Amino acid sequence: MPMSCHIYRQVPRKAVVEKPARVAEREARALLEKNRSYKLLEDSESGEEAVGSNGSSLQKKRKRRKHLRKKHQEDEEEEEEEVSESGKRKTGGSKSPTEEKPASEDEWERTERERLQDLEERDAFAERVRQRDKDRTRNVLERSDKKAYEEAQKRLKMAEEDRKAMVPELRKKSRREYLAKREREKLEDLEAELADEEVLFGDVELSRHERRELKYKRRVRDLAREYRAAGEQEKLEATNRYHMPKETRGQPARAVDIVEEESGAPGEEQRRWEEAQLGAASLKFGARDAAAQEAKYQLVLEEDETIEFVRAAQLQGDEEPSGPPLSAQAQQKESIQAVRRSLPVFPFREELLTAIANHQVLIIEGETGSGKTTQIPQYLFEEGYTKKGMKIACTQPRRVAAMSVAARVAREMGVKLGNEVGYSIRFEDCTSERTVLRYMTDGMLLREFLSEPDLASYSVVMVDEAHERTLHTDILFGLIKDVARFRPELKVLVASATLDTARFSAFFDDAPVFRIPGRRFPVDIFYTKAPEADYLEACVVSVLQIHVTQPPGDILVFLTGQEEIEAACEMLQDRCRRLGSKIRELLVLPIYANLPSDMQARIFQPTPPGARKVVVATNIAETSLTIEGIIYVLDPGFCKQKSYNPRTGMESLTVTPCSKASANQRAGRAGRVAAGKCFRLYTAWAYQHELEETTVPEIQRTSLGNVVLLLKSLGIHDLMHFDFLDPPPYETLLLALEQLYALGALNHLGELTTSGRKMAELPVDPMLSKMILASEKYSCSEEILTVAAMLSVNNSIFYRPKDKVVHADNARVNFFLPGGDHLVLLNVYTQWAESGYSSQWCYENFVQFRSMRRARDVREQLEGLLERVEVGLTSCQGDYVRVRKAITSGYFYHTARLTRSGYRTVKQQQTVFIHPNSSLFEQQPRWLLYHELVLTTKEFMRQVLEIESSWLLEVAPHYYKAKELEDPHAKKMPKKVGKTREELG
DNA sequence: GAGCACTGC
Repeated sequence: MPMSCHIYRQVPRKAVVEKPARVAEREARALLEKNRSYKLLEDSESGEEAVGSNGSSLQKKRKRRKHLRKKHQEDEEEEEEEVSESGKRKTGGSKSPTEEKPASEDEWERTERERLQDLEERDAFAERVRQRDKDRTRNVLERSDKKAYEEAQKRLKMAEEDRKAMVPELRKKSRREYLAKREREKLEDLEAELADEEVLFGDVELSRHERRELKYKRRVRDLAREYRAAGEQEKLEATNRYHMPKETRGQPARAVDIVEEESGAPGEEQRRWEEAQLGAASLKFGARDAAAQEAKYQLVLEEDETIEFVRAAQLQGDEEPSGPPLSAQAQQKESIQAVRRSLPVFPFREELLTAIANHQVLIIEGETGSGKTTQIPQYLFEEGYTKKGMKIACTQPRRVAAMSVAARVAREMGVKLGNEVGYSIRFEDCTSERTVLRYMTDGMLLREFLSEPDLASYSVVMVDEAHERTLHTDILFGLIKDVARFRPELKVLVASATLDTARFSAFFDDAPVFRIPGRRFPVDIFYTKAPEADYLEACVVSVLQIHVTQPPGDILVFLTGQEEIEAACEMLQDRCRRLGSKIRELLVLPIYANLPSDMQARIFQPTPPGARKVVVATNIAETSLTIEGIIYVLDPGFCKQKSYNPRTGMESLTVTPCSKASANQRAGRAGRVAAGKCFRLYTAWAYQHELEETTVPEIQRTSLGNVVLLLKSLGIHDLMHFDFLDPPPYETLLLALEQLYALGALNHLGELTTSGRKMAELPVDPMLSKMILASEKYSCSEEILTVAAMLSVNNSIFYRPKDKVVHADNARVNFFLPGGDHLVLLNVYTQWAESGYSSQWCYENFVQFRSMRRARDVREQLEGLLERVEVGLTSCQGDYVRVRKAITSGYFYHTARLTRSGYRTVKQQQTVFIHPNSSLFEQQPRWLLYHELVLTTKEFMRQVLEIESSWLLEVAPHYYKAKELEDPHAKKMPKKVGKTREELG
């Protein structure tokens, strides 16, 4: 069953046309549905034995239907056991078929009527939302004068800021040139350095022979360079075309091979040899020189062991190492058009446009720096793809990227940002009715499907950075592929780095691949000779090795997390202190997402002359930010990765070896300003045999609650057969469906309910949005919004610097309120708001200002959406029981009770623990609810709230039965521990 | 008594 029918059915025009016949059609459909479900019941009953434990998903689904259907007829007391169980136990559960009572026909009629009424209401709600959106657009049009003024002001401000930004930019450019020059002279530098060492350490052993050797090597390299310049030209010509996948089918690596083969025409062997020689020349502590060099290291490094690296490969660069970057030259001409023409994509303009005209879907393969993101949408604009009010969308995985790229394109086109060119990200919509080039985050385009399921106002959709495989891009693929089928005039561009283009092509029905060369300097890759046991120690030693032996250029080290980074920085600083003036100055700078902004900014300050900067970073430096001047990359080969266990609903963050793709991305960071080097702290063998080819896509290691809700609200019912590029685990989808059913977002037929449609409007997890909707009933939406906003900034509220641990912990305890962590969060936010959202207040209370500001943004957005989902703003005026009950309405799925052997989750009977940072850590209430379950050293519940078991029956009677909530051990419990604290509220 | 990579709506 093609998915397109589902989406197409959601297109507004059609819904309006259908309206008169609606009721009749509904009734007919209801009857059909009813008949069908009865038949299904019989089917699955008789087919029971045939469906083994590994029955097809279709069969499972039918069983599920039957199951849900059956449940409806049974006593309510029996229900929840079934819901909480996944496919496996269903067989057991239905083995004893309670008689299918036709006696309950009335009951069935009633629920059926309710269901239909709910669907009606849901559609009416969706229509109202649509109408409101339309009104809002009209308002914008009316207010266009005011808006234009505001935009002009905004633009003026930006222009000024641009000018300000220009100076450091120019400084950067000149520094780039300087570094390129330095690179050219690296052997001279080496000589100078050797001379330095001679003076410093008085070692006379630096022989003439050694210098003669260097001079010889330099000559060899000059020859090699000339040769490469010629070879480069040839390569450019060779890649100057796009190819159809048919030519390469079954040979996925072919694209790369072509470049290799064709660039290596005559003299290839000699070139390789010369390159090897060149490698040896720049190899300061490789295996070959090891013996000669060792003595000197020991003088500096004190350590007996230094790490041996072997140069094993080179990441091909497209940029001639000796030439300064073209863009720098062009910049001097101060001509934007010249810059545009200088980009690698420019020569391909016509060919590219022809290819786009001829094919609906085109995969564009190009490295960063090829100009594809900024230029292609402009080409399309120039070619007339935005006529008749049509728009071009270009998606980015990150907000900053969408913003900065849009700003640059606006500048290149000489228009105000927000007019013809705009961007659209969460909390910030810088577009107007005139906007035709729209840069946006991928999640934003996904949200647009809710209001415009066929993307009717877009003529082109370009999904950029597709290789990153974010959750949102992956979902977009499925939806766009579907939309493209019934909108043949829609053009789809998928832009990716060299990785995986064959797979994208295959997914989009063998779409052609268009290759654009990038602009990057070559990077030499070095591996260790033997595996390193302690990679942190190895990192520190290697950094010092590089510092002492290598020409200028900053170092970037990739570690897994804050703790490691802090440790490494400490060790480095310690060693530097001990070495004192024996080595040149080494600036050690940490960077990770949770580092306060002012500390983060330090890594962008230029390195003082004579010193060297070493940036110790998490994965944040792999894609999210680029640091100028990095020549050396040190890669231990690990990263922290989230994984999700759908059985327990538990996520964990574990240190795992990174993928080859990730390793290459890291290496590429060394080749952005000049030829660089990447030192990998593992062996070449490990790279070849132990690393995965690519990182597991996010969609396969995360919970999918809101994705399922979104797809359901787009009318996609059959999720098991949705066209995923890489399908998520079956269990993950099943758990998401079950949770949505329990939350009342889906009815027993798996259809979206009114409540579910509302939940889909809120950009938060289903349980959180359920909690927000429930706040209406308990008249505490003000408080609940705050709690929701605070929960959605990830545990980064409290700042805990190492040197002030005691103060920080005290400050945190001061916020504690009886009842639990949710109320503590509410308390923090309220006090902050009372301080006038002060940053000083944050500083004094060891609260992270950035997180609070984010919480405020989220809260404001949710407040706006509350009106959209027709929930009024009300406050409980300090009656926290109502707040806690509203939270329970969303999180009744996440409950735990205290037993004699500690906490157990109510449904899965899994042993869990209160996180030590929780305000309830020492209180151990009998019943509690948790926001999330994480596996670190133990299974911890993070953000817990004390509840009363009776509330569970109140908020989720369909999910809990009274018997289940009785406490058999109640009387045996010690008196103080686990006492329900009624006086709290 | 633990210790949370990175995004995004």
